Amino acid sequence: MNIAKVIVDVPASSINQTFDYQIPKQFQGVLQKGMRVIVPFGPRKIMGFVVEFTSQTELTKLKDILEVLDLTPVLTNELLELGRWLAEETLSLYITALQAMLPQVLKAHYQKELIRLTDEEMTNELENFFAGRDVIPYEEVDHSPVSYYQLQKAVQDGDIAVNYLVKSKITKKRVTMIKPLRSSHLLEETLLDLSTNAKKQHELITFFIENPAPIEKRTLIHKLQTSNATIKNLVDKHILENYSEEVYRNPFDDESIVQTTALELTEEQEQAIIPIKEKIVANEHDVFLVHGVTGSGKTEIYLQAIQDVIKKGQEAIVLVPEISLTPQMVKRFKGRFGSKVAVLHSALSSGEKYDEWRRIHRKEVQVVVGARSAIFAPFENLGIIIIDEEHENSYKQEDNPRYHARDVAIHRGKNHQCPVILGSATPALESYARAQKGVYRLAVLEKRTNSQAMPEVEIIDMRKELHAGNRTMFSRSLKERIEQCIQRQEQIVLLLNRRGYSTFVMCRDCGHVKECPHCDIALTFHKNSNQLKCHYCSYEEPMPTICPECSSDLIRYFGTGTQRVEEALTQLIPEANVIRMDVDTTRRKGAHEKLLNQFANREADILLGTQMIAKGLDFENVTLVGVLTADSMLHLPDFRSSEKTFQLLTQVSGRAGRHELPGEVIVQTYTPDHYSIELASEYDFTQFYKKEMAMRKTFKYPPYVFLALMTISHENQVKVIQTTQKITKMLLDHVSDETVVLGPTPSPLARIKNRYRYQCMIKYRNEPHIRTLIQNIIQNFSEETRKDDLFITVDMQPYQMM
DNA sequence: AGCACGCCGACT
DNA sequence: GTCGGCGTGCTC
Repeated sequence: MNIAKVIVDVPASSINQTFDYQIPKQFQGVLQKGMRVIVPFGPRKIMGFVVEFTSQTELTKLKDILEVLDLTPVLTNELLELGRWLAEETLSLYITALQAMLPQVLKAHYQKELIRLTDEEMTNELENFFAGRDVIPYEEVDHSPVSYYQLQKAVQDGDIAVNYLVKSKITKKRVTMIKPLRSSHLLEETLLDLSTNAKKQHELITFFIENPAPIEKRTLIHKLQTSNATIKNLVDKHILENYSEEVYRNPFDDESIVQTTALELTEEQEQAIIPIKEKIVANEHDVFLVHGVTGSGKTEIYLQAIQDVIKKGQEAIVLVPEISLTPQMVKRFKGRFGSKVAVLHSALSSGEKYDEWRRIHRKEVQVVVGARSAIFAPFENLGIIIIDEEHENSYKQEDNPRYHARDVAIHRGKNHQCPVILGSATPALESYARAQKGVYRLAVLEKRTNSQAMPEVEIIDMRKELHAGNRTMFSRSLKERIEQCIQRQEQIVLLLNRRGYSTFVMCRDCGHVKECPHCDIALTFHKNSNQLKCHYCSYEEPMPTICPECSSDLIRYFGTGTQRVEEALTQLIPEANVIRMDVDTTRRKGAHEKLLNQFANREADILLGTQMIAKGLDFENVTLVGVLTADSMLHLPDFRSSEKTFQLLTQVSGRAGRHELPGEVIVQTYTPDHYSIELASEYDFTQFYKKEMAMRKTFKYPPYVFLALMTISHENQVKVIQTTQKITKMLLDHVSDETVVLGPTPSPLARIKNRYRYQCMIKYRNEPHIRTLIQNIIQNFSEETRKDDLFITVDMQPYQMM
């Protein structure tokens, strides 16, 4: 077994296979599956993953593995298998799947350098270029007058060599530590020798007599109110020692977390957790859908199930949507399980993510709380997987590998023979349908733990407001309630559902709308920079003062950005103190938390924001929730738009009256009789489920069919349409009669970055060879994809139709 | 992907 | 002879 099969870091379909390498003597026995290696590949050196060993090969000559990058495998056998499954399932490359399971810092970076080999005089250009140096970074060629031809010749003649480097950007954080170099009683003697003037040094030594353990320099300075100079003085006298130690970055302030213990469960919770616990004990896989209204105590069920798993010596993964992975949420898990918890989410720096990942990898934690990619946590003894708010779209990755964390969770649950829990107040239709069919076990929590009723929801017809002469975006009723609330010193959450709306610029005279010259989309106005920007290609131009079409000066921006709502709000209710939360105000690190803390401390009356405020927040003083534009995503080209509207309204309503104070909700809409809005206001999930399922059945959408979406893009519109047409036909020729193939249809975003985009949608029920078929079709166009800049992407379970 | 190699045409 | 610009084929 001295040959390693390696998946190399080259994301191309022609390289989507293992390559055999000889294992040199020094690595035999230490090299394991799942380790990263550096291998020669053609003229270069690249990173790869060892996925298998063998003693036989068809090739006559093998190259050697050059280096082994890891001491222990970064991927377990289970994850290697999972990667293969994931690649097949999502029609992506094995290497892409493997990379997706690891923190970004483990990705290799490639550099080249030129090395002078000859002592003899080279051409003038080359001598000037090297300027006496023996090694130069390759990029310098670009800024030098040396021609590629000259370089090529010098390399051929053996005067210069190209060296290929593989770099990793792993950085380990180090801190300076201070420790005494003498034992306590020797320190006491030292104290006697010290000049009486050296008060600070005296204090410092006294401190170490009492606390001889090493301490971080920063903490020491802070604690004793001393200085760097004082410490340095004692270090120079060899009384103290200065050394650096590797530490994990800890993005969370653990000290402020209060430990909690298991709460008494309600009868409902008890009923829900019993079958889960049974599966944990029996080491059996099963999927549970916990359908519990907001405030019904789902999290406590998770916590107690995890408790059992840890007791058994097993591990737990908890997935939480990106948006609700707030410090509040983290505290609940750290409060119960303390240092056994690692947290993974996108707001962490790549170094922090790596540190949290290493804590999992080294088995220093038993619980991971994280966003989508935490599903790949390298645990080897999983006892439970929990997906909270399982209906959330953020569990679907929107680039390759386009996986849904729910599917990965269930696959891993089978691998580890452990239960998977899906929890939500508004389950995805797919999940609920499976529970109805008996594929999943359903548990229902109908009561809130505080026995408070869900807040009353009032629907306001904004058309009537308009007819009554109210042109603001606040209905009279909402304005009144806000004012009452402020008077009672209670707080308000206002949700601006901005999806589908944006601040576009239109000429009031001729109706001309400023669009991006490279994409078929209106430009968005950014007030602080007075620029128009394209969200898809980052094109930017200054806001025009006159209309470019008709030269009218009545060109204005429209739409409802949070900024504008804030302005209008302070105009309408001047006494209101508003905190605005959107991408702009939360960009800086920690800004999110800071704003929420301010609101929790009642420094403002109103929290105004986009989607990000709808989920998981829990403020006891909030009694009014206002939804400014409930129907803004109802008209998007997406068969899930009703479902999303229902979910959002239900979620946001749960933000009011979570504690003693009763809450109320006001929903403003132009389509008050739409079933998703009506039924959300009555909290009638079952009725919504029935209605929506009927719709899905008539229009052939999931969960009645599976979807696959192929998107084809190219600079030439005719070519795209023709290619999409061909693909559609090829599909139709090979699928069963039941299967529907729609296309070519222009993508909802028909042009991005000067490329036209057309799509083809496949709706199928039973098509066992669909993946092979699509793969073959893509293979068929591989020439054109390579040479003619044609792009074909596939999404096997699209959530975004764009 | 990214690299070498080879062929072509342009320029000097 | 010196250059850049493609198209093609290969990577254990």
